[in-house]
Amino acid sequence: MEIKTKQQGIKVVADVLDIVGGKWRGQILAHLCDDPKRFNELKTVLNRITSSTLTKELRYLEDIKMVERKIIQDTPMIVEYRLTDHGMSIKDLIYHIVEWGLKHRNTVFGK
Amino acid sequence: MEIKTKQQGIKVVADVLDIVGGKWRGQILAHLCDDPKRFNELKTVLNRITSSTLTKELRYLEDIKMVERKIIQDTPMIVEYRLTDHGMSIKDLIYHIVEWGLKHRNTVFGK
DNA sequence: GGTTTAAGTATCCTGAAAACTACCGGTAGT
DNA sequence: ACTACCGGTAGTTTTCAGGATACTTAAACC
Repeated sequence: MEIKTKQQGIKVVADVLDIVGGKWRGQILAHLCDDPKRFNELKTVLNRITSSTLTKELRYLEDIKMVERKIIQDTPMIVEYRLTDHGMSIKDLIYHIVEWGLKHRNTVFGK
Repeated sequence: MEIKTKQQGIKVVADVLDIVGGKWRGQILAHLCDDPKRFNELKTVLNRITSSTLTKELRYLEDIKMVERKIIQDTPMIVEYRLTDHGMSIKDLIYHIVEWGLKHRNTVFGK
């Protein structure tokens, strides 16, 4: 699938920002870049997120095949979230985002 | 300024998504990548945005030095919005976003 | 038998973003 | 004289993502 018109490109931008945007999804993906994490690990590291919000965001990321939920053990229940193979591809994008973010910070606030 | 800890990196991601996220800012920047545009050109091409919202988003992008407002002529008033030199640097990021977006679309919806 | 841990659900509520509506001053066209 | 275009501003209303709070199931420790 190739990009033929400019409007299509802009649509793609809007779609990606929908995936990675919002208050939490970018952060969740960034945290999962390094290694799988359990529900409460994510909850701790994402300061002030509530269980219900975290659940909702993780379900969304599962639906779009970015994240896998894996039950490691029940009783006590242990669940692990990890990036799918496809999800891994977001690492590069996150790298580019950070790179630009640092450049921007220098430009706007000076060195 | 370098990035030392993971938390710092995640902060940068959140900051960038704050700039480029939301319903309109990414689209506005993407449209300005090619060439400067007038207020009503942007309004037409951004389907269903209102004047007040467009004004607000453009002011924000001006404040963070991404976009320049230039009065070309008054009576009839002609105003042009263009990326600043620094704003141009977002082009690469948008390119990477589109690239990943296309890959993602293929993965999730199949070819 | 009371508390703790893990991974959530269910329900209601709030605040900010965006939409809607109306308006402005000046100009050009019919 | 009337209408439309241009680039907005002002005030109000709607929407909905995310927050707050309480509850659940099942085992395990004290």
